[in-house]
Amino acid sequence: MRVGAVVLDRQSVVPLYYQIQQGLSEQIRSGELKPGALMPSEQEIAARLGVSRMTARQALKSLCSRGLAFSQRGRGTFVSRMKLEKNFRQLLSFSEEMKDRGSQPRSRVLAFRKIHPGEDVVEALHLNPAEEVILLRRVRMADSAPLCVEATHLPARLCPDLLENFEPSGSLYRALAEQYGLQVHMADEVAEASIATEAEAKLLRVREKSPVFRFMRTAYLHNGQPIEFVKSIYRGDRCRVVNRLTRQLENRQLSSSVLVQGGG
Amino acid sequence: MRVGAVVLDRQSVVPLYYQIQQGLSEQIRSGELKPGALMPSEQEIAARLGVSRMTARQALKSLCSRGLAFSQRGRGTFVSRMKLEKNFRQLLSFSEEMKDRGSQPRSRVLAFRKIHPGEDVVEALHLNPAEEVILLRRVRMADSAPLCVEATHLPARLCPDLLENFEPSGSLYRALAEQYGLQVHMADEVAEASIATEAEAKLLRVREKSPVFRFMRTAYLHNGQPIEFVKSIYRGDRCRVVNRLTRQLENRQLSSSVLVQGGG
DNA sequence: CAGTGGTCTAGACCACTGG
DNA sequence: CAGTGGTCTAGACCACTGT
Repeated sequence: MRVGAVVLDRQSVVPLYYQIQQGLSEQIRSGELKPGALMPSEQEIAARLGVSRMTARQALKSLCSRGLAFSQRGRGTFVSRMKLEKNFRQLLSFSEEMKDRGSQPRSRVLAFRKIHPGEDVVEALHLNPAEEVILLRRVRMADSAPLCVEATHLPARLCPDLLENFEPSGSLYRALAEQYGLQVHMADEVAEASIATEAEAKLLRVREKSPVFRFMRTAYLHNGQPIEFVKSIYRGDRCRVVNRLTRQLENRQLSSSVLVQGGG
Repeated sequence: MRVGAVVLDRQSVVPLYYQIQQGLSEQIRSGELKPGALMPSEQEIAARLGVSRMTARQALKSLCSRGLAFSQRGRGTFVSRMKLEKNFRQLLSFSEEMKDRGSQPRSRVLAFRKIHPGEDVVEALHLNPAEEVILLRRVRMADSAPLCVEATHLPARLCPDLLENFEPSGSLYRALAEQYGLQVHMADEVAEASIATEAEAKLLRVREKSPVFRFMRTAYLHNGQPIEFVKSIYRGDRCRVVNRLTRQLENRQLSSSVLVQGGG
């Protein structure tokens, strides 16, 4: 627990707590801080790095919220024993996800045009009745073999002239961010287990009735505005869905243990 | 934004920030604070409730981390426009999940005994070579129709005498907590899209080759110790997997925008 | 310009853990 | 008992937003 190894740059625009957190997470990644090990305490970090305890605390808390560590009152903060990997999913665009996997993403565009959306799209994107959307339908490939068929719907109002400005084989999320300042923040996703129709099987180059995932994903901006609705069909033999679930007792058992005592 | 409506009990063991957070989230739930509305600022909460700004801030931050609100520097904190529902998944036991859905959970026990585990179980639970596990295999039913077949593996070392102490149609998570003090904290889950084998189809009362989900789930205690490994097969026609994905730019684009400037 | 959230300080008291 | 994390205070400076 060589806190001293962390070097702070007080002139930097990077917050101190973030520099500390980066330093500690680097020591975890390098194995200098091993799983289960006691991390430096808040007071130790504060003293050795010359920051206030609240700043040290903020660094440790952000490590905890990222799953790299866990705290126990009266004992200390420990490095998590969890297999870390990049297992648990983030909201990534297809291109980003393929890069993370070390695969080469490619696309074949089936459609890219303005349409009048169906009811499911209107509801998911909170559209006005007559509002139009931009439809982008692509076969997505990883390492030259089809992985999924994806139909993306965007409110035309939020990205005017996208049809002219966007090269549909590229990264949509990057285009949205760079050309329209639209930052995707989170998404709700529904997955179903199903089997491929004849048409889908052809596009995915699998036998009819092969197992597939069907996804419906609604992505939101930071303020909750829906920005994208995607329906996609993934080959069951080429992908698995990995999730990390947490048990937030906040409003479940907590209400019957701690909270009841105070009448909160 | 009637902050005054929140009443604090300073004698309570419930932290002030938690009381404030509860009050605000109640106002959101009741519609008093509408989606998109500006929430009371940190300073306003601090002034009106007579707490420090850091405490007010902690309340607002926890609302943000729960997805009920979002903050914008220089503008304020706003109520999220996200459809809240209970959509996004927590780590729940089968019994808990059925209750949340308003269904009646039932189980048919197929096996409940000590076994020598296979390699996948040994690896998932970080077992020593000759260590034994308790296997609990059940058909899980919701409203009298089969929903899944579930095989749970627990390290026998961590819950001795479970075979005698546990009524295998009940809630395992509750038994682990109450009888052994083992609190499940999080889990990693892998889902595959597949089709039912003949034997599975029989147990699930579906046709052979019907679409199913195959799950493998490893649950962990707070300290990262694996406590449970579950393989389950869910009927594709009776369940969907709902997830909420977030985009944590922390180590992605942030490094090319903010962080680079300071040489962090 | 005034108001906002983001960061930071230097203290404080508490409940809890371990020896 | 000393050390830990959990909570809380009363200030501070900053960058950013709107007008």
